[in-house]
Amino acid sequence: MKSITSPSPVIGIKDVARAAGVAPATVSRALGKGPISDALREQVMEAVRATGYRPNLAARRLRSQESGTIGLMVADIANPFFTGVARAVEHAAFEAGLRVILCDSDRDPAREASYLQLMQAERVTGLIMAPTRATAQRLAGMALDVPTVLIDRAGPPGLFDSVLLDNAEAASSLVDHLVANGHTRITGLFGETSDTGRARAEGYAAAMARHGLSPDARFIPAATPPEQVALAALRDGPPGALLAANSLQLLGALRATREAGLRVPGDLALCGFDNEPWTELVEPGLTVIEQPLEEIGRGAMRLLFDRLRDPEAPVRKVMLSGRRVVRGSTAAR
Amino acid sequence: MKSITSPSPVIGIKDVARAAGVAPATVSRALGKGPISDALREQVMEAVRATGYRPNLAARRLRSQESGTIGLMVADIANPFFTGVARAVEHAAFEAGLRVILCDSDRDPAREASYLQLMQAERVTGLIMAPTRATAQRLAGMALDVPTVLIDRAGPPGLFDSVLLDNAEAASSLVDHLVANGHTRITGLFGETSDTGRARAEGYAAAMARHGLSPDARFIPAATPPEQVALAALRDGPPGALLAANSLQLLGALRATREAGLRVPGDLALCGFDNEPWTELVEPGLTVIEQPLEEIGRGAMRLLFDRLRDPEAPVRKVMLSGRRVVRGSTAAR
DNA sequence: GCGACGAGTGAAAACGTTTCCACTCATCCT
DNA sequence: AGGATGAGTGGAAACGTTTTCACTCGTCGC
Repeated sequence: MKSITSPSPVIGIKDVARAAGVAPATVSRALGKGPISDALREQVMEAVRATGYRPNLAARRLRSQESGTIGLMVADIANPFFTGVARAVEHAAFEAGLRVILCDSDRDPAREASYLQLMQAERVTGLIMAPTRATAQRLAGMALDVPTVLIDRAGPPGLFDSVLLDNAEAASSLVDHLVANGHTRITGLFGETSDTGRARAEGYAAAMARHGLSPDARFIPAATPPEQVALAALRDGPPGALLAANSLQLLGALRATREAGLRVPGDLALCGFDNEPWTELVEPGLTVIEQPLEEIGRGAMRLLFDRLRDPEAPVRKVMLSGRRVVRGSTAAR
Repeated sequence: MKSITSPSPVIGIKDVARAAGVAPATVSRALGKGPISDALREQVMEAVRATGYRPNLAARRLRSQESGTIGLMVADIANPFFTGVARAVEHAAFEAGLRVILCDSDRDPAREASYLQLMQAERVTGLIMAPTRATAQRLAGMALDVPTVLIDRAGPPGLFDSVLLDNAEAASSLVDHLVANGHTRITGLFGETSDTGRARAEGYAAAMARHGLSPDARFIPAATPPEQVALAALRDGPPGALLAANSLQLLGALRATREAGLRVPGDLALCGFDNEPWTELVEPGLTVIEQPLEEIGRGAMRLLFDRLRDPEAPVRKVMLSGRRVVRGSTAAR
């Protein structure tokens, strides 16, 4: 009860100008980068402090035609992969003096489309997005007039800058590791609806072929629990090793092994993607590919800035290598 | 190479008006809620479709004086607690047709202050934030003129709407559970810098007193790894049980038990907060308090809307109960 | 049948900035 | 010494909407 409903005297640049005894234009220049004498600048700053002035960003954006905002659209903010990337993007944006609008598409193409409209209306400076497979394909014909960087998936070839894990290489590397440890019957578990899953499946298949082994790739349909598919694979005569294409699937696979009463790595070797804290803490620790989340986020921002600087530069696709973290779940038999 | 650098003919409401053969005001009304005949509305909509018009939100906001945006400030977006809440907030906002600006304060009061300035400049409709302890205290004197809801911490009493877990009750409940399972020597691990940690410590102390047991609360300083404090506690003559105040500390505690060569629950019972997927998968599963993340996020939005509807309504503090999930780590001895 | 009324529409003002333009001086060059 | 130069400043236009205001009708009540 210190102050009843303040009269909320929203103060604008004119009020500051009056307080400082200068023209509004001068205040604007003092706050921005226009030419101004040091004396006046200080005078204005003092007035700003005295009045408690806060610039109206909407007005600023309207006039200057720059939003100073970037859109970040992810498929699921609760997924640690996206969280890590989001964190990096947010930090990079803060350092560059940009705002971030968070869009969680929830893997729903309708939401995705809706958010894309919003980003256009918002006149965002740039957009960083992880499109679903459906949207990624439609992206080519969408005439997005916003500088866009794709993460996690590359989208239509040659149209968008992108930064992503070298999924094929990473999957291959896991297969190589399993083979080196004496495994030959290796089943792969991949998301049917994601490009990332496809890429990892290809890497898996290529590596299997290279080793002269016959692949057994299982694809998990959209709304199916990974655990179910994993369990089915284990019951089809258990393979020697299981490779899961992301952390959710790895988690499902682990549950399945327990349900099936199999011992890791004795009965079954297990490995997958995403080095989440728990993968180290389960018994045995799980061998995984760690994705450089920070680098992906920062890299996306860097690509975006470069694109803004030179809209005509050739499209770049940055592939980062994952780090293979070997733990007990793939110990040699 | 379908279209070389389009001339980027940014089309405005006037262009649509011309295309539809009406006045700009009419277009605005067709898009908004102004009175307009069905015939003209359809005519305008057709023109909008034909021209591919996207409203300029900056202009709209400037004129209408509503940002349609809410700010969400969290201490660390990589923390699953905040991620879960953020997800709920984002979804609620989407349904209400609002944008979300994501601010990750990184537990840095300076960043927090900077972001608060930004929110004011942005003229956000409302703000949902999890302040650090430092900022929470300063909040009283800050003259935030934005409707604000606090989450995770309550802040200065009676000033802000808030929604949070009933931390004391939850901690008590864990103690009760441990006692019921025959434990008497129970050590608590709490974050020194967080209000949440304090509240949980109080609940712990109260419950211990109620059972006539002597408490042993350890506080983890700001930059110290929880594992280190946990290890120290274990070496001071191992207690019968360890209670950790959040998931990071629980993780540290688990690592410490392994390093100390203690078996759970044989040598030491273990429990804590946050029902993350991995707490079920480690051997044995960990007993935890599950926080209703979705409810916290949705609840914060609801409080915010209510506050916007009636700025004079009394301040509300919503306390939600956690759900105790009992697993093997606290099995009776 | 006539005045009041209300719904629907267009013209123009307004929102709070930045930026263009014109202007004033002090300074520099020859 | 005199004109050109350029930095610093103020006035006013401009950004793209929404909203106010005035106006035109068709309709209703009497």
